[in-house]
Amino acid sequence: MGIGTLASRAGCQVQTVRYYEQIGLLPPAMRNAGNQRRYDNATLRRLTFIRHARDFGFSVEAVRELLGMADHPDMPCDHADAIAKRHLEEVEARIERLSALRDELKRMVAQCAGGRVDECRIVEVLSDHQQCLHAADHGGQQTIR
Amino acid sequence: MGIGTLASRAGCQVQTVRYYEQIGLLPPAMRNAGNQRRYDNATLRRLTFIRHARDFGFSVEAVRELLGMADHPDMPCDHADAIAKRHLEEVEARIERLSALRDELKRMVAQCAGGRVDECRIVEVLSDHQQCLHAADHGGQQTIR
DNA sequence: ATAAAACCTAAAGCCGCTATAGCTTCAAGA
DNA sequence: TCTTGAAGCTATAGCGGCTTTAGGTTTTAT
Repeated sequence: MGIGTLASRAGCQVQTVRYYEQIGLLPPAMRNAGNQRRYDNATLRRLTFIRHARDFGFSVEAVRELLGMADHPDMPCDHADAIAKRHLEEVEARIERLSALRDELKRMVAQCAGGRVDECRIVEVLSDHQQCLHAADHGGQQTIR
Repeated sequence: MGIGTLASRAGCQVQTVRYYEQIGLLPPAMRNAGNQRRYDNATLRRLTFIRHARDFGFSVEAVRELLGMADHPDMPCDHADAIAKRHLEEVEARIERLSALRDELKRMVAQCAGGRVDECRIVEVLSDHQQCLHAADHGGQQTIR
């Protein structure tokens, strides 16, 4: 099949397929006489795996490792387990930080009386030197799509 | 004060201050005889405002608008309120998506028996053609720091 | 006087794609 | 067979919000 068919079957864009080839998640594709990429079902399965893993929020580097493991079915799966657990922890940490943020925002919005800017609780909170959040989300691969 | 003092008082990096000047969040700084930036307390307050707003997860564009409003204390604060409310909604949506993701990950991890890769539930779920998440997080300014 | 620390500019890198520009090849209909 | 439009190709730039690097200048402390 061509790259368009592959992409639509895997649920991603054509450029994304080329990008994955470029960064080595997919092997260099076979080409037809006119230099266009041709794919088999094995590549479709690989791409589907990649997309699922990305949908789960795994980073490209994690996907690379998971792919490496999927390629060796006879090996123990401890490492896959560890990667998934670590990712779960990161997601949970992110949820916690965002929840704290949500609470602060809620309080802020609730206290805005809707008058002039100089009476506005929103602007006030942001101006306040004392206020500190430290809700640091040093987000890694947070674009979960 | 110099840029280092300013940055440390506002709790950010020196380069970030220069970056904010470059994108127009901070006005072009005064310079001393040796071309080094000098700041007053008004700029420190402005930078602190910016950092707080960023800590709250507001995008730079939103911060730009909020700053514009903070500069006009006599205007009505409807728009500040609207920006904050919209941001709150986005944060809540993000939490929901991440929570769904967390549940999926938990299930996945719980089902891994710790054997070989070809029996591993983690690899299996990712390989499965049927599985779909659609937990799309088309994250805007999600790096909350 | 000297050395270390802080400062300067300009440009590239990060992540994971997405979009653009300017071409070539393919497939279907007349 | 010819034509047209869709799909494909490569290379490069752009997104957000900084961070890092390179290579230089100025300030500050001893």
